[in-house]
Amino acid sequence: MSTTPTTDWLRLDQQICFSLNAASRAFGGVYRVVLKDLGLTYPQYLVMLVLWEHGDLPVKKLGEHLRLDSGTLSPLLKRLEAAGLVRRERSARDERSVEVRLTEEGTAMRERALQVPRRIATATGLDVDEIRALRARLDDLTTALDAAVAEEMGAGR
Amino acid sequence: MSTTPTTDWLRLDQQICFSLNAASRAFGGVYRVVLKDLGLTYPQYLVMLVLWEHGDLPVKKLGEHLRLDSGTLSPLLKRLEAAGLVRRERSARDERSVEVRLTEEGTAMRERALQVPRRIATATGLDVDEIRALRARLDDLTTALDAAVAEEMGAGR
DNA sequence: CACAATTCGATTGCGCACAACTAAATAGCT
DNA sequence: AGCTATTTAGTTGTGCGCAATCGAATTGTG
Repeated sequence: MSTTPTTDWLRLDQQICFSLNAASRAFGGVYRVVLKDLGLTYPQYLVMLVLWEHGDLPVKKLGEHLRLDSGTLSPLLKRLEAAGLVRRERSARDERSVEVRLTEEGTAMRERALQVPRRIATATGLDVDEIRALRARLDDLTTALDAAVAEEMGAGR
Repeated sequence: MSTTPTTDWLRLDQQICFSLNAASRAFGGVYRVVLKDLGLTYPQYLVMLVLWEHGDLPVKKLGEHLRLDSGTLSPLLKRLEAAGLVRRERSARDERSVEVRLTEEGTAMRERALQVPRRIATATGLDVDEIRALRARLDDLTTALDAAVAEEMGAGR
C-alpha cells in the first residue's frame, strides 16, 4: 500500500494527534457559544461542575478532580471570585490549605447550567451510547499516554 | 437506570468534554517528552510537518491546514525563525502575503523527526487500525461540532 | 524540643488559542 | 482614474496549561 513508509508514518502521526487536537478545539468553540450566557469559560465551567457535585473543596482536591495544578487554578479561581461565584478562605485547621466555597450566586447558577449538557450533546450529533463508547476509548488512551510519559521519565528518554 | 435525569446529564456531559480535554493534554505531555530533543513544541512540530509535506507556503495556507489564525501563527513562526528553522519573506507578487520557507536546517530536521511518529504510536498503545478508527470518529465529531457552532452563529441560538 | 523533609498555594515565565482591531496591499466596480 | 470592499499579516489583550520556584505551614524523626 505504500512505497514510501517514512512519509506514511509522518502522515499517520499527524492525523492522530491533529484529529484529537482539532476535536478539542472544536469543542472549545461550542462551549464558548453555549457558556456565553453564563459568562464562564470552559475550564471555569468544569470547576463549577466539580463544586456543584462535590461541594466545597480545597484547591488541591479540585486540582485532582480536574488534573490541573495551582498554576492554572489560582488565577482561574480569582476570576471566579471576582465574578462573585466563589469565595476562597484559608482553612482554620490547616493554614496551608485554601477552601473554595460556592457563594449563593454560584450555587444558584447551577439551575441555569442545567440546559448546557443537552445543548452540547445535541451539538456532538452522537447518542448516549456513542458518547459513552467514545469516552471509554479516550480514557483508555489517556491512561496509556500517561503511563508512557511516566516510563519515559523513569527510564530516561 | 436514573432517578435524577438532570444530574445524570450533568455528569455525562462532563465526562465527554473532560475525557477529550484530558486526552488532548495527555498527548501534549507525550509530545513534550518526545519533541524535547528537537527543541520543538507540539504546535511548532505541526507547522514543520505541513512544511515538510507541502513545501513553502504563505501564512494563510499554513493556517488553513492547521486551523489556526495569524494571531497564533505569527508569534509561533517568529520563534521558529529565531530557531533558524524557517525564514519569512514577503511575496514579490503579492506584498500582503508572507511566504514561510524552510531553511536548510529546517529541512534537515525532517530526518531526525522521522523517529517521532513511531514513538508516539507506541505510547498510544493502539495499533494502526484502532488509530484510524479513532481518528475517523474524532473527525466526524469535529465536523458536527463545527456545524453546530456555525448554526448557533447564524440562527442566534 | 529541634531539625529536616514534605505539603500546599501562590507567583513567574513561556507558549498556545482566540477575539478584536489595525495597517497595508490588492481586486473589483463605476 | 477613483473609490470601496476584500484579503492578508500583524498586534493587543484575555485566558488556559505547565514547569520552576518560593514561602509558609505541617509532619516526621531523632
